Amino acid sequence: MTQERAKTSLSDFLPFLLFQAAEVSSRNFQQHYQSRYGMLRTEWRVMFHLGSVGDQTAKQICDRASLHKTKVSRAVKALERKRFLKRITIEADRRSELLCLTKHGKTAFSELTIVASNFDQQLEQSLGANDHKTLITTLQKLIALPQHNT
Amino acid sequence: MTQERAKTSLSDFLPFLLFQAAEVSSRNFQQHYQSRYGMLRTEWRVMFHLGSVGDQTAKQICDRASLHKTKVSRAVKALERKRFLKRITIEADRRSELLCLTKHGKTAFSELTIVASNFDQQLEQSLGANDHKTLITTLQKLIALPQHNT
DNA sequence: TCATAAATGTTACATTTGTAACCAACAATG
DNA sequence: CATTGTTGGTTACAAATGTAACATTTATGA
Repeated sequence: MTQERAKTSLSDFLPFLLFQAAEVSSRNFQQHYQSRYGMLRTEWRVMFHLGSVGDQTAKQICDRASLHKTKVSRAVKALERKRFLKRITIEADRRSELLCLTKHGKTAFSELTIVASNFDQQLEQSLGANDHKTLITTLQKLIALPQHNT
Repeated sequence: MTQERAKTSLSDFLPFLLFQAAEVSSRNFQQHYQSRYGMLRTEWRVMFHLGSVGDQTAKQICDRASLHKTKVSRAVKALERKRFLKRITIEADRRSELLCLTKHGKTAFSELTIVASNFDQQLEQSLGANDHKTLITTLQKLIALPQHNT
């Protein structure tokens, strides 16, 4: 009876664990970008992306961050309104624009980056350097996986 | 200049990785409970919980699944409407009710459990049994962590 | 080159979610 | 016991999100 092998506990079902871990680990963070800069999660995500990867088009952000284009579109609009970023026309292809952090945006980014870094170090300490490292590489592996066609 | 040590790439920033991994790993799954049973993600989560842990009150589900009570409340209502679960009055304390999967609900649960199990096995294969196992235990550790007060 | 298709974003509308107010049942305190 | 507070759950309203239709620009190809 291999049926017994079937998952009857969700405590070790990966999608659930990942969801919970993501929740827990981002909840603390939220208050920083929210209370201090009035940003939403998606806005912070877009900003972090621009700040760390560099200027990009919306499309590129969508692809790299696994975010839907409407989400990005709205986040960009909000960030623009708050003067965190500006758009630059790309003459070669006028469908998309290059999104760049303003000085103000860069300031916010670097401040939040420091918080993020501290946070990460705390986590590293709690988990132990080894597990921390393994966790990261395993997650990267998981994300890069060709779509699991269940 | 230790500033260089600061995260300038988000590729290894845990909250982002977790979010993406959670997204990727649950997206496939979605189509199963959605197309076949018309369930939303939260509904599926509640059902899975009841199915694997056993009958529970809404409160218990909230706590164990890290879900907000309004989310659970609405999911329960929806599942009830679709005849996946029923409520049983608890005489000892009439504030809460015990939530139980109906026969119909149990059928759905066990079918979805099989899919989940296959999915998990695929993942285990892709990641390797070792990494898979480590990932799970590390995530559990992370979730159980006292709130990281950044 | 003209028509058609595809890519990039935006917007409108419906659905889902979060926050706060609320109700009912119970607990604790005077 | 009243009275006050707490807990479990629901609901109303506002905010965020997803889906689908749309506009605009670029690519394709007869």
